[in-house]
Amino acid sequence: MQSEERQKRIEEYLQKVEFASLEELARQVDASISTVRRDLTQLEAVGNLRRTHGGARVIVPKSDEFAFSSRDTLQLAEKEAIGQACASLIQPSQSVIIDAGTTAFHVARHLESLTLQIITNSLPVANLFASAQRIEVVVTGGVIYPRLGVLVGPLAVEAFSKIHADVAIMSGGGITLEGVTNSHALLIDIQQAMIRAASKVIFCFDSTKFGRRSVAQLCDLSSIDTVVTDAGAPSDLVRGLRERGVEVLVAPAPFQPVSTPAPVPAPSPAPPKAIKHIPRRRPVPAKAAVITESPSETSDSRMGWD
Amino acid sequence: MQSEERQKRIEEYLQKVEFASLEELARQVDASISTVRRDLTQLEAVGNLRRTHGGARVIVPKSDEFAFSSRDTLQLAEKEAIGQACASLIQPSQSVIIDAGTTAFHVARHLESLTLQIITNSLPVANLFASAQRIEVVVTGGVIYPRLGVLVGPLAVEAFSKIHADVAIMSGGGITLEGVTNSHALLIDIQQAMIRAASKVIFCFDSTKFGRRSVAQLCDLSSIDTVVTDAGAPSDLVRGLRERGVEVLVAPAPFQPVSTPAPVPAPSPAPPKAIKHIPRRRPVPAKAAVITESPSETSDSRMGWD
DNA sequence: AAATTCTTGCAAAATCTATCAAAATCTACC
DNA sequence: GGTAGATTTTGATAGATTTTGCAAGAATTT
Repeated sequence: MQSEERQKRIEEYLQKVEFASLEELARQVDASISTVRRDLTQLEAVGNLRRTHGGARVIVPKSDEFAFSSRDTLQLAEKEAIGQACASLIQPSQSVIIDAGTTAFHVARHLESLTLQIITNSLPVANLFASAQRIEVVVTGGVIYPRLGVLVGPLAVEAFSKIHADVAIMSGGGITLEGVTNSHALLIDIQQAMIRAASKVIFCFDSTKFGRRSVAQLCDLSSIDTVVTDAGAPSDLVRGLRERGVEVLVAPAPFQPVSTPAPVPAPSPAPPKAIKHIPRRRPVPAKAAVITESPSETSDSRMGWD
Repeated sequence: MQSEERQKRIEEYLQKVEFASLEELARQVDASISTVRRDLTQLEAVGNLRRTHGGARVIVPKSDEFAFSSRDTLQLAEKEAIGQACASLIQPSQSVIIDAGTTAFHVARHLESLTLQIITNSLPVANLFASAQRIEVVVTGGVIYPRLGVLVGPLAVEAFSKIHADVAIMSGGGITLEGVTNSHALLIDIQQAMIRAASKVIFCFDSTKFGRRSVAQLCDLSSIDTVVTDAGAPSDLVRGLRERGVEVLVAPAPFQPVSTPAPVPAPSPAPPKAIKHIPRRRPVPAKAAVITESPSETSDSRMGWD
């Protein structure tokens, strides 16, 4: 059987069963486990499925909830740390605007125990608080942007232009010393309305957003009061932000030292506590075979804030 | 089984039962307690559920379990039948307002396969369509009424006053020949706005609502084009409605005749389908009586439309 | 105080990555 | 048309890594 045919059959089979083990797939296409492994690596690079331990799964099971509230979230540990740190900035009884986007969602998860008024255009955030008695949730109107559950459009902008809040918890696609950028004009309008509506503006960025520039300018640094990020943020940019009057809160590193692109020479083999094996970040499987596509667009080219 | 598949099955199982013990989950996915523990920790970090002592529970009961969920399984079969019947009245490409409330929700579930524009103030309905590519969903703004996920307040009323739709699918607390009643002033305002916004008004009532009168008047019969109900509806009332120009569609009885002791010989021919629909221009519904009641906040005084 | 339940550490099992040699396929040249 | 050599694909294997189940001690609920 040709490799093309094999891969196609793998995809089709997965489409039917949603999950499959390597052994199952190998039997299905009558090839060895190794071969199936390689096929899966290629197919994943193209973006049609996702490998898991011991097998693979389709990327968009039609039954799944909002894309980001499930396991696809990138930088999960970092975002959790950011969420916790950012939540500590919020006082009880404040009114809080919460942006859509994964990072802001993780902040919201840490606010459940407080007594607050929440204003949001994110359906997942709204769901999160829907049954919390102590929190009043105002949902802006709007049209649902599929799969992300963001409410967009004039109704949303209008809603924010009519209210006022103590704090806005925002996220974005990238931050540089020139300001914040995000990827979609629809979002920009709404986010600018959020910023105008809030007395204090807090932006949450995981460290990969630093130095990145997305398509559309959202605001410049003067609009921002505080930035919350994780320990991986480049220190020169952090310093630059502080020099320009932006308060920067760096969340402590999560438990496992994941993805520390910084040098970390560690010449002395200092035994890290009593830990047996030191998990290291494995490199992105950039080694894919003959594929000539632009690499960066794998798996995550949706609206770009995660 | 792969860990991803296992986690997904845990989530699905939890969605069904709302709570589950570790042992129960371990049996369900055929893994050890330890493994389930680890899975739960991960799933909680992602945000889809919450651990408890000895087990886990869902955070956001998906779709129909918004609180009216686990409620009366009795009427469920009837509501399903009503949902199906009512959905058959909807044409592709129409714009449809969907009321909050269990009955309307069940109608919504039967609309997923159509290509429509949906306007709703119900969070459960919004969630239902959130990832449906073929359906555009407009969510009105508003404050979340806890446990039911209805968006209430001026934002919601305003949103409906600015739009127009082909059909409104409504539910209410009770229907008599004097009109429709519902239990809460906040709802009344919004529902009246819905009725004004729609060209055709369809009310869905399970048969227990017939002859019942709730606290507040919502509208009179002249505002209604069609009523959809189940086979248990009292025939005199059904006849009365028809005499007053309301089209009545009776959904066939569900498979197993629950709680319908009467064999219902049905000697009266009255083929409901054959009735000619006479849409009339209706006056703007008179302002409803202002309810000054303080609806006892007991756990059971939920908004009353089921 | 008793009984669960949770956390932590650890070793066994399963799986992944990287590598290599054999098989299959392609290319160039006669 | 056919064949030797180069290239790609395949299957297998070894070592690294992750996952899993278990058990002891800590923390909790009753």
